[in-house]
This record gives sequence, C-alpha cells and structure tokens, in this order.
Amino acid sequence: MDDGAAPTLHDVAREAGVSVATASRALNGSSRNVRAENADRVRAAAARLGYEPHLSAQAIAKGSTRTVALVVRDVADPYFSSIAAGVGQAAERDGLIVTMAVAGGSPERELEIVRTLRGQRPRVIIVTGSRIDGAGTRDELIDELEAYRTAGGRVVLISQRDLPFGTVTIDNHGGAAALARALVGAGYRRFAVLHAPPALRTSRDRHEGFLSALQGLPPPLALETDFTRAGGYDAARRLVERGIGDVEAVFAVNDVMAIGAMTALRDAGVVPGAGIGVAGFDDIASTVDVVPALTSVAVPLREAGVSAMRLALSDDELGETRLPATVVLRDSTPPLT
Amino acid sequence: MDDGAAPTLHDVAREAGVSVATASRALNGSSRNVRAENADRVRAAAARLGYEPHLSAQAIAKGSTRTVALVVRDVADPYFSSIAAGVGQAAERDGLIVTMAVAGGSPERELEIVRTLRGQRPRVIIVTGSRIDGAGTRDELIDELEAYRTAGGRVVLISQRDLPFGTVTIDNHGGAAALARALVGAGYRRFAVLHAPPALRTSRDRHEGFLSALQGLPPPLALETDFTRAGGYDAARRLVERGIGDVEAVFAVNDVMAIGAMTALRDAGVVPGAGIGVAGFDDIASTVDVVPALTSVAVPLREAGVSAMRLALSDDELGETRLPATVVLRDSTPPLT
DNA sequence: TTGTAAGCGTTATCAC
DNA sequence: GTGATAACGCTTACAA
Repeated sequence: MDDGAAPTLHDVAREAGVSVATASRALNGSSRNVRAENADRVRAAAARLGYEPHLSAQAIAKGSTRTVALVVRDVADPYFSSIAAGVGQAAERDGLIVTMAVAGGSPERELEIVRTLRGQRPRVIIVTGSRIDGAGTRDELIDELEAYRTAGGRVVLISQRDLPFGTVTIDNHGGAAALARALVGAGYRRFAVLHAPPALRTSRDRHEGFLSALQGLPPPLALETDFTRAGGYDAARRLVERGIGDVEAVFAVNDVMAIGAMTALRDAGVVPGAGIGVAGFDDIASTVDVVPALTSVAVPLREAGVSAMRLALSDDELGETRLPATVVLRDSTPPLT
Repeated sequence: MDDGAAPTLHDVAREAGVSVATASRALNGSSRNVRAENADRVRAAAARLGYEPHLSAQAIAKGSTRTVALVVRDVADPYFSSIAAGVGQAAERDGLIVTMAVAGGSPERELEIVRTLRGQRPRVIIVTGSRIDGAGTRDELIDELEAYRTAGGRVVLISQRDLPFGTVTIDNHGGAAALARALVGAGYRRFAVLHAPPALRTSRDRHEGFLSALQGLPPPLALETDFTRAGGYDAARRLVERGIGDVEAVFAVNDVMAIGAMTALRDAGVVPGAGIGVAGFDDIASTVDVVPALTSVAVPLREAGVSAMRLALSDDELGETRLPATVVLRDSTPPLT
C-alpha cells in the first residue's frame, strides 16, 4: 500500500471518487457547502489512507501558518522552561504549533536563529532572555525583527524593555526593592549582595532595586560572580574568606545562586538562617526543599509565557505587560531581634 | 519599502537583474555553476531586501524538510527539558530545526499531537515519556507512527521499549538493582519503597529492579503514590503515621519524590540521614543542595536526547541504545554500623 | 454543490 | 552559465 511517499490530497480525492477541490473542502475548508455523502466518503478515504494534510503546502497556499516561534537561551533552565510551558499552554488553546529554538546565550547564535525562524513565516516570534547590553548584534537583531514585523509578523519580547516591540517584563527592580524593605522590616541592616556582571540586565535591575530601598543604611558589600549556582557558591566562599564581619544577610540575585551560597556557608560552618540570613529571587521550586527554606521573590514565569501569547494575538502591536514580583519570606531570613 | 509582504525570490531576482532560477542557485543551490559576479549581485540584493527563503516553499519544492519533531509530556519538568536540550544540541549540529510539542500526560492529546506533527513532514519524530501501559490509544499511536515511517520518516522513542521503532532506553531496572546492592552493602536491610502506580513503566521498572537485588531479605514495605514531589511528601507522611517500625531506609522512585519525602520526615521530627536513610533516582541538580545531600541514581538525560538524534540519523531503523544508570552515594544514606 | 484552473514560493529539468 | 517552465501539495476564485 505504501512505498515511501505520504498520500496526498489527490490520492484521497481519487479514492473517494471526487475532485481535489471537493476533497479539500470536505477536509479543511468550510465543510458546509459539500454534500454530506461526499464529505463522509472523503473523510473515510482519508482515514483509510492515513492522510495528513501537508502543512507546508497549506502554508504556502494560504499564505499563512499556525506557528509560534519561541527563542530561549536554554531549555534545561527552569526559568526558560517555565516560560516555554506557559507559551505552549496558551498556544495550544488557539490551535497553534510552537517551534522552539535554543540560542545558548550567544548573541550571534540568537541573531542567526531569528533569521532562520523568519524563514518559517510564523505568525508570532517570541524572544525571551535578558539581552546582554551592548552586544554587537543588538542592532542587527532589531533590524531582523523589524523586517519580520513589516512583513506582517508579530514580535513579543520577554524581559527586554526599551525595544520597539510588544514586551512582557517582570518587575525586577520593584520586587528587589520590596524584598529589601521586608528584610529591613525584619531587622536586617547590613547586607552583602551577590550579583552578576551589570551587562546582564536582569541582575542589574535586581541589584539596583535592592539598593534603592536601602537609602540611609550603610551600603551593602557587593560581590560580582556568575549568574549560576556555582557563581553563588564561589561568591559566598569569598565572602567567608574575607571575613563576614558585620554582614547580617546575603541577597543573591537569583535562587540558584542563593542556594549555592547557602551550601558554601554551611560548608564553612556558618549556619544559614541562624548565623546569617539568605535571600534569593525567582522562587523556584527548590526553595521549600532546602534547609532552611529560602526567602525569595516570586516571579510568575508561566504567566509571562501566557501573557506573551495574549499580547501577540492582541491588536496592540507595542503593548506592554508588566508582571509583579512578590516577596515570599521563609525561614532563611528569620526576624532579627 | 515594505508593505505587509515578505520579499520573495522573484523580488530578489528582479532587483539583481537575473532570473529566479539563477537567484535560487546563487542563494541555495550548488553555487558552483553561477558566475561569481551574478552570485554577488544576488546576495547583495537579498541582503538589501532582507530576504529569507520561505521554508515551507522549499519544503514542498524539495519534497523534504529539515525539521525534527519532539514530543514531551511537560517542558517545565527537568527530566524532559534535559532530554530536549540534548536533542536540540544534536539537531543544531546538523542544521536541523526542532519543533517541540507538549502532550501534557494525556495519551489522547499525545496521539493528536503525533498526527499534527505528521503534517509537518519532519525528517524525524522523537517521542519521549514513559507510556502508560494499557492506554486505549496505544495501538492507534503505533499505527500513526508506522504510517509516518512508511512514508519515509524516522521514529525514535525515548524510554519506551517493546515497540517496533528505534529506541533509547535508560537502564532503570539495573540502576535500581545497583542502588539496592549499594545500600545493602552499606548495612541497610529493611526498606520502604515509594512508587507510582505500576502502569507507569518507569516507576515499575525501578521498583522491580530494586526488589530484584533484595533476594533473601525481608520484602520492603511498598507505598503507592503520585510520581511527584507532593506524592513523595504524602507517602512519607503516611509512613510516619503508620509507624516507621524497623524501616532503615526509604527508596523513592524519583528524586523529587525523595526530596518531598525528606521534607515530610523532617516535618515529622525524623532526621533524614540520621534516623533514616533516603535515596532517589534521576540525580537531578538539587540532590546536592538539600540537606543531607541525596543519594541517587544518575541517568544521562541530555545524552539520551543526543543518542536519540544519532539513532534517528543512522541507517539502523530499529536500533536500540541503552544508557546506563549509575549509583551516586551521598550523605542521605550513611553507612550503617 | 462540484469541478477546472490559477495561483502560492521554491527547486529541478530542460533547452539554449 | 543562464533562463523558461514544469513540478511540489494545497487552497480558492470562477464557472458550470
């Protein structure tokens, strides 16, 4: 029956004894105007042959696809995979297919990916990940996305502000400020901040937000490191080596860094939550399984993905959705009294 | 310059003053047989216009795509996203595009997705996730995949044995047996096993593997629960309520369950690693950040994704790659003496 | 309601 | 080398 080629609409039409046009109408078009008997015949033939419409052919005939293209830095990172889950969920509701590309943190690769994606002629391109400020490819990326948009596509950026496209952002600055206020309210005064290089926008926003709520207090100690668990571990180790001094709490700009820092402190004999407070950002799942449970700032990642899709399908080309970040106090920062 | 339509090869050809055929050859075809001067002209025109080839059009003209379709149960689950990362990495090397669909644990949805995916005419379909044994759609799914294959596609299943396709499996049985032997070697004799319903193949294999290495010892207590952190928490709570008795160690069939169980034990005043040993399976990142660090069985998830791609592109239609699972002893199961 | 035929944006097969 | 032109699988006027 089969010999290396998928059945086409022609095959179905022949099998059903009708024309391709009728077959097409029965299978996909507004099936209202095809006689019930014929429609059944066509559907039966399609089932018998195991026919599936060729999406590429449909795309080119109709001039549009039902595809959403998503660019992330790393699927294995819970930050991005949560967003991806949200996008997928929202897309499914509208019968859209998500194609996902991984940029791997390189701006060049990201640019290349957006180019390729454009070839897919998706309805929507969603780019997520904090752009490295000053990357040489920034302007080219904007050009590429702008070209895509003038050709009728919709662009939504997650967590990248100040670009002329639809945007979903998370209130990193405000969330960090709220965290700082909460910690001050709990009696903490002297902090150390573990942050990534300021070119990483997310890190910078959180760092600055934290500082902004500390007016009048002694400026925190700042330790620059990687945006990873290992980075957090290392920075905390450095902190212990140089002497913790009067530092009462450590704020790491994300949870995996904070968790790494907790382990480093513990390794050095300092007990998180007793000898020193620790707080992170993102509120990933593990916060409640480490000991003590980690104080953090919850960011609605999945919702960011959903919002991005909603924005993409809305009328508003340059809409902006700003998602709140909310403080979650846990045992790693007990009230200091 | 633009007004709602992406430039086509025609536009580029006109702009460059050559025929579409030449433009096509210069941009994609074997550029050997086009005069250098013309080739440059075409490339320049393409750049000027911001042209990107319409992948769907290419697909239909060439009769093949450069797409790999991946089906997972949940992107946000580190188990699947790690595999996805491996697939993505391997695909990138070969210039293939990955489209990812989320089945959300429902066999019906999974079937529907495979159908849709077939419409994309991908080179490869990779289905990952432990099939629920006895799901009513099982045969239909096989039919669908078989139809796809006879039409020239390649199918690879990750972690699903006994199906007539290429397969990548992880040695759940062997890994669990090795873990049991290691624990026995450390002096443990009486166990409780936290497992999911046996219809979930992965859970059953791990459970059975664990038992297989315990011949001659008293049969472990078995507690059935969900395959999630909450499930682990709940089962451990039940264990404590019914009385731990002489149970010396708890084996949970995955790490998140084990971590949930540790938290439940701690909440009940039983100290993991001191009062009772705890072990999991998967060796997810968090194992080293919980206290005490969790003993587990490492499974090369990312590598599974890479292997799947390799298998898909190999000559061997029904090849099988079996990945080892290796025991990692940590502080949650200290030697019992 | 149905069929014929003209696209859609490419590539591939021819002649030239 | 290059340019017409016929595919590719589908949708959609336009006629019948």
